[in-house]
Amino acid sequence: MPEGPSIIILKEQLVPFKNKKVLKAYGYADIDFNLINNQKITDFISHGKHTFICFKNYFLSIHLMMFGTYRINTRKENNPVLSLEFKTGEINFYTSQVKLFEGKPKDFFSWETDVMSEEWNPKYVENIINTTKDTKVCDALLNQDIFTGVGNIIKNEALFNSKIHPESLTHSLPTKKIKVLITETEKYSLNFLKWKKEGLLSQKWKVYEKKICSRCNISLIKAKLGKGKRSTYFCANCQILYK
DNA sequence: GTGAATGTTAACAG
DNA sequence: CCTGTTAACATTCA
Repeated sequence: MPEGPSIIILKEQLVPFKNKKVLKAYGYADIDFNLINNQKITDFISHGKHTFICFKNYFLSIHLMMFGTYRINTRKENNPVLSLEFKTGEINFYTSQVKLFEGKPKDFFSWETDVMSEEWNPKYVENIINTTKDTKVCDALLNQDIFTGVGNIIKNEALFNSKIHPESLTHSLPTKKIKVLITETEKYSLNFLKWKKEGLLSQKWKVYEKKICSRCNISLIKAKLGKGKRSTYFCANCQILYK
């Protein structure tokens, strides 16, 4: 269940554990739990689809991948990949990718490409897109080095709202259209967060998992497009192909 | 039972 | 060596 905005919600739920000491850390993650035990959490930081749990000298990176889940102060039947027990409660992650880094997140990552970050820099992203070649827009959107945190739902909805065909080539898009794409991606990501919190996310979809175009009333196309062959929904009539 | 799903990367083939 | 494709990981639901 990940995509940048969902990870923001996760981070907000973790906040009560900030400055709390981990009494016991365990799970099937391939990390040295001794480095975490009895350490105080200094911060929780989101970076696209990653959540960083920070300690003084180390930080954990959690990625929910496609099927990851978590529970706060409750448990699931399955074995957790990472469980952190505190005096005041517990955090449990399941089927996620967990890594341990030495140092600070800032030493490894930057936030200019992260739509959900305060450091989000649309101009910077525009410059990156201008350097791409032989790249389909649907792939550019899922490229975490260009749009950190954007996933398949945001991709489909942002393309529909931008009226751009997913197989358009980035270097064929007029500058104006690139700006529209970036703005619409930002706008939809913020709405994703808002609607998910309100429980309205799936009702608000205009193309994702839809059959009919809400603008033209014709049938939408569903195809596995791009490098990752991800499900892509689009209207062949109102989403223009730039090639 | 089958296939697909908000994801990514290692391994493999050519 | 580079590039594109496939497999792998692991879960839940229709």
